[in-house]
Amino acid sequence: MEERYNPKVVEDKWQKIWADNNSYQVTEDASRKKYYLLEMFPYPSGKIHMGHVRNYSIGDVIARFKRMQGYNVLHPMGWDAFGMPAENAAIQHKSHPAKWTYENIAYMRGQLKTLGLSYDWDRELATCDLDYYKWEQKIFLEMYEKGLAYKKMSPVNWCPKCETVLANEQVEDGCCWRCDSTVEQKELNQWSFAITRYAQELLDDTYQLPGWPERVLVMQRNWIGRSVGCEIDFPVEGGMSKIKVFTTRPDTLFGATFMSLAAEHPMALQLASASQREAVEAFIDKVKRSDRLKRGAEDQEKEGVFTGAYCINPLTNVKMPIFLANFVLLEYGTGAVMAVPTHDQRDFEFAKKYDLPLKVVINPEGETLDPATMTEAFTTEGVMVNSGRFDGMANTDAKEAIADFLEKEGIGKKTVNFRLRDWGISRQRYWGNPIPVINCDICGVVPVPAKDLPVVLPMDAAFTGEGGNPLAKVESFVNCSCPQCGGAARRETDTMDTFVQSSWYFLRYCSPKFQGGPLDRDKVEAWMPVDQYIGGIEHAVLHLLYARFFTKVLRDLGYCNVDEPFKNLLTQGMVIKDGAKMSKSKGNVVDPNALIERYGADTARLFSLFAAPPEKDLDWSDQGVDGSYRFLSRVWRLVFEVLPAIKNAGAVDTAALSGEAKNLRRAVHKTIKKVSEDVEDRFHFNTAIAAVMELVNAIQAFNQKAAPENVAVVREAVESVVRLLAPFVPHFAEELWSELGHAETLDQAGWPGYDAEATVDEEITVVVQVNGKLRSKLTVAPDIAEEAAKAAALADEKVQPFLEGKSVKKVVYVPGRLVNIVVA
RNA sequence: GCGAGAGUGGCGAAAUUGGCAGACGCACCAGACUUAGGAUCUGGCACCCUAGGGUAUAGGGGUUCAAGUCCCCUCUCUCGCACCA
Repeated sequence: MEERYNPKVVEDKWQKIWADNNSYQVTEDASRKKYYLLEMFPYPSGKIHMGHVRNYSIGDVIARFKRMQGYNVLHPMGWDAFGMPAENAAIQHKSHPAKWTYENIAYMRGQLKTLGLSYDWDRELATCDLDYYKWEQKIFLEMYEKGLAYKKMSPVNWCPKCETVLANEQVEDGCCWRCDSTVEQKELNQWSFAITRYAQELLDDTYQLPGWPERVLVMQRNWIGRSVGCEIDFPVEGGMSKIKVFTTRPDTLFGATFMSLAAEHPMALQLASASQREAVEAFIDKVKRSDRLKRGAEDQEKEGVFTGAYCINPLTNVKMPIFLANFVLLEYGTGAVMAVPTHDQRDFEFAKKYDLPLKVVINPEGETLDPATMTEAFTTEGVMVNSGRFDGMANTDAKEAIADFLEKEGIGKKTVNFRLRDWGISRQRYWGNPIPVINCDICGVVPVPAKDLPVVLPMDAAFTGEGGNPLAKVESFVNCSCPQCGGAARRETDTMDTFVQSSWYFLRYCSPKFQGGPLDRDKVEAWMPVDQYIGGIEHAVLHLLYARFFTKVLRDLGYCNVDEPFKNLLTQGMVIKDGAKMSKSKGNVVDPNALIERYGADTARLFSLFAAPPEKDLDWSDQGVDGSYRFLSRVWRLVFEVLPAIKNAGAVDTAALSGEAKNLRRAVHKTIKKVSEDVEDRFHFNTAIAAVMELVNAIQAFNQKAAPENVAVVREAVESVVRLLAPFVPHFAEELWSELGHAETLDQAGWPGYDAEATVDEEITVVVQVNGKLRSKLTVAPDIAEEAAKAAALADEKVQPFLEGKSVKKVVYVPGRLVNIVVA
């Protein structure tokens, strides 16, 4: 190897060695502690972007660090390969989604390999492989048997551009998460997973995940949206029917003066009186037509219509007019709300607009509210009034008391309501996992029998772009016979949401080639849970909630014994350039290929790790990349410069060390300690790299006054630099390590330990403050006695002027740090 | 509106337990060398001021011998939820 740093040569060499030796292939090994490190697998969109480079660089540092520490590290990679873009590309290029996808995978795999990432490529999988999705069909059918997968007619989110259904989690601000089109509402017969059955456990377990960022947990808790309250029945006047409401405020029941129903409420039309019928129909029509986006906005004017019907307040027996209101949501609670205008702001505004009665049932402590003069609802805590036997109670106590009373009287019952809805997984698209059922006119929905699995996605679909699901037009796929009655039947043409595949891929990585089922239980037990998961914050509710749900389902189906899939989660920040997220439209994209071509993968990795801590956004700077490259070149030169002198250096003779050499050795061991802690405890790679840079500076400074008898110290210093850099810039470090005369690789050499004794300072700096202001610094022995330190501080000549004419009130001593003299 | 997080030099950032604010790097300035380079090395680099100081971590107040760090108020930004009964 030459003395000039040539990343291309170095990187090609080591990538070949790693590939030839299968260096990162792992098998279960009971003798070592396991570490399962996973980055969210990419969608094969065509080529990798800087976000990938950052994500996978972060992961690779941890993988290599843990490996050097002696862990048996599982570090797999694969492809989230089903999805819309492949289908769109097929239409555009008159090709096939499979071709596009597998070509992209091949190209992107090559790109990842040029980054020198330490994956066990033997475990690679793509979710569009038959060998993957066939097992998912088996899981689906088992979920179907348990009622966890079901089909029903329901209102769904429909993306007109993607021509498919979206789950609630996939609608952002009323728009499609992928293409940003405005989402419409449609009534469709579609498949769902009963994630709501796991709502409570999914919520509870967020409190068992200390290794997750709090904000992700909070987002999941909000999404699950548990609220405790009551269901209460209100009899409709002059009829047998009842309206059921959900409320978290049973304490306000005596103040309920009218009723609000969602426009889509099933009773809406039948309640309408003859005279109101026209108005009610017009209102329902208007609400249905108003788009979801606007309807959700809080500043939307509250509107409603009187149905002409009344119900009875079960506690006061007062007649309550029944309204339809645009702010009541059918999906939440029972789609009906008891309106308490005095204690709910929405009801207050509604009552004012339609001139409905107000009745105060809670007063603020020591005050009396007058409905005639109220300008807003009173929603905080207070004392019960106008509520019969509950008068005088704190309203917080009355919640419980009234709820108990309602239960006793059979009027209502305590319930828990969740905001979480079941996960709609039907997608009216071709490039996905076919839902393995058959629709028979006689037998209804019939699951595909185990012997007929898998349902293979047919390759002869046509991608015309003319709308509709291409799969539904493949006659040979659609037409089949009913497994139950044998009659002619039609195969289901909906495919599964691609988030289904990403909900269990981390489990499949434990036994990616297993043919006995989706998962090899022993292997899963050996590797799971994922010790460290790394990915973008954008999946805080989507993928990360689905994956938790799926893990629990697979546990309950007997496939594994894991409750939570990801022990620790790191959400890395975005890559920003010129103040905006990198995107084609902004023209601020940095192409990883060009970067690697010019500087090498190690520089690209180093910069993306050095510029910011992983969880923060990273501000890309071309000049910063130059700086990282310069640093590596400097280390390279340093090694070759000292190589002839240190080649035959022996071990450091610690007893004989003194002066600068001893200081250098102290710096070496302090750096090892700091880098180990920064990487291990905090993932603060930026400060770890900064510490190595400082050490390099120290070695260079030392070298300028190099004394030949200190070659052993220099060798130790240089070798430590190389070893500490190994997780960050692996090709670079391996090359220098071998140049330094080592036959074993850095992985085999392991992570350096430090000599605690060598880190002990001979002298320390004690800061002297007067009234908290820095006035002097003392250089003293580390074990200086308190009195000696104080005396030295008081006697210091820089301190003296500040003491003149004043009296010393107090002297504070913080051992080894400072003396603060308080004067007045 | 509610919830979470953030605000530190020209820039990216450090400061781990309340104890020297600005490590490390970028940019910039000066110098050295020169086969003139997007090279390397040396030094400087928060602000104000002549030394000695003084002032600075969004703004204001507080606790403390001591506050970027803890408490209260205000402002700004980012993210999430958003009429959830």
